[in-house]
Amino acid sequence: MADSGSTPRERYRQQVRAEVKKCAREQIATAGASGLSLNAIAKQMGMSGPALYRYFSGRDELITELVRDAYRSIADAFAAAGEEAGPAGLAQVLRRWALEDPHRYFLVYGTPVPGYEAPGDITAIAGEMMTVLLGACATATASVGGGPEADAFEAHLADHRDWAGARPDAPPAALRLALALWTRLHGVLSLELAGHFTGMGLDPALLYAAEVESLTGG
Amino acid sequence: MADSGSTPRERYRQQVRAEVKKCAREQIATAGASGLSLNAIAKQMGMSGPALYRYFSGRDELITELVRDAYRSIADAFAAAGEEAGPAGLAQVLRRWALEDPHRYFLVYGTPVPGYEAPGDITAIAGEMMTVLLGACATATASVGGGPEADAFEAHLADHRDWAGARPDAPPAALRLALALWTRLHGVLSLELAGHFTGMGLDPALLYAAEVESLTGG
DNA sequence: TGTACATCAGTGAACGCGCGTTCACTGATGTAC
DNA sequence: TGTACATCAGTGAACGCGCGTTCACTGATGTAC
Repeated sequence: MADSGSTPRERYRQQVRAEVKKCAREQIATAGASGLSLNAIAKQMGMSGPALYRYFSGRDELITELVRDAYRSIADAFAAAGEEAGPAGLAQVLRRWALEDPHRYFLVYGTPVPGYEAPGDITAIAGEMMTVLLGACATATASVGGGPEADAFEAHLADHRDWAGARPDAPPAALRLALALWTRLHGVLSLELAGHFTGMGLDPALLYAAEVESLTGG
Repeated sequence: MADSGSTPRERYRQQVRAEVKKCAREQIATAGASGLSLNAIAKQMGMSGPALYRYFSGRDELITELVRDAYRSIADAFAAAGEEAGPAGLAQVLRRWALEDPHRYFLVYGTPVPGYEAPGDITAIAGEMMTVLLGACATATASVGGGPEADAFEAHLADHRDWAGARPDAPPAALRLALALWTRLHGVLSLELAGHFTGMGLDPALLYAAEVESLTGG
């Protein structure tokens, strides 16, 4: 837990920063990320608007920080579960993380802001997550299915495995499995969280489980 | 093409409405849907702000109309292709539609606006699309794969097929196939359009094709 | 322990801006006789 | 064909609002001797 900078002032500073972010998350849950307002946050905290500039250089830095936290939390959840959790285990970690705070999910995987480019350290965090997933898939043997074309696709993956990060040795089947998990799970999750299953009467948990099943071979 | 209301005035009215929407789409492409401003649209059209209130009751109606148009365009694309196109054909229709205008895609499938509930006629359009997809799947025989659990899931689907709309007779396997297509394709598409494959060096078209392949059995 | 100084949190006023929306009005277009 | 009237597109001024951000300043907290 070692607070970086343990002077009382620094500790207080981190505490206020955390509270600002907490209010920001609440505000996003109410009005969406575009409705995030520094002044509104300040008012909710009982402070005056300009006070927040002691803690964030501006609105953009706050939003970037929220996005970074979101990536960080899912990457940490994956790391905590570990590769031993296996593909199916990580799939459940992902879903629990997404349902825990849907707005946080959309900070990461939602509609992109035109012109916004995530800082390098954020994409690096995304890479950490991928590495854990790949590790879990490397020890799994389930085939993803598909005909000879799928094999051709596996060859394409093998040719472009830069994204494999710390796992350049992963076999083509593992690359394919990790990628399929990632895209399929997000397919179900994003539709579920956006409410597109509402009124269909379907149980999203079952749909999700069926997707995991079909990839990890029960 | 029969313009509803063929008087010159009415024709002009529809023409201006269309131009307003065109400007709105451009603005969304530049600043995102949340940055849509009536005044900015008016300025771009060389008009004064309040003039737009002759054509739209306000900002909300304009946005709702854009969302409706987006749903309409994909439903029409599906209808034009027809059930004969088959699951693989409709998958290509979906991808072409999505790439044609990514912002339009996100109007339909992107981050939901907290508290916004789509009017009934819009969800009805979504239903039209599903009906065509189900029709295409009903005549396809490819199995989706998965073990006994998947069968249990098909039973669940059969028990909750209200969403099948005009196709309540579709066999469980068709329900499963349509749903899997819908979720998996959106998984790949949304990640692609949001730029999450950028820097991975992967060809999204191949990824998409591989998913279609695995579902329609080449 | 006490004093002098530096640091920093937070305030209140102010700036400039663009927003959605209303209102009373002008001027052009269409309609009825 | 011409005149009287109704319809409607578009304007400009105005309202109230909240935004992000800057600035000079007060007052409390911490530090150095």
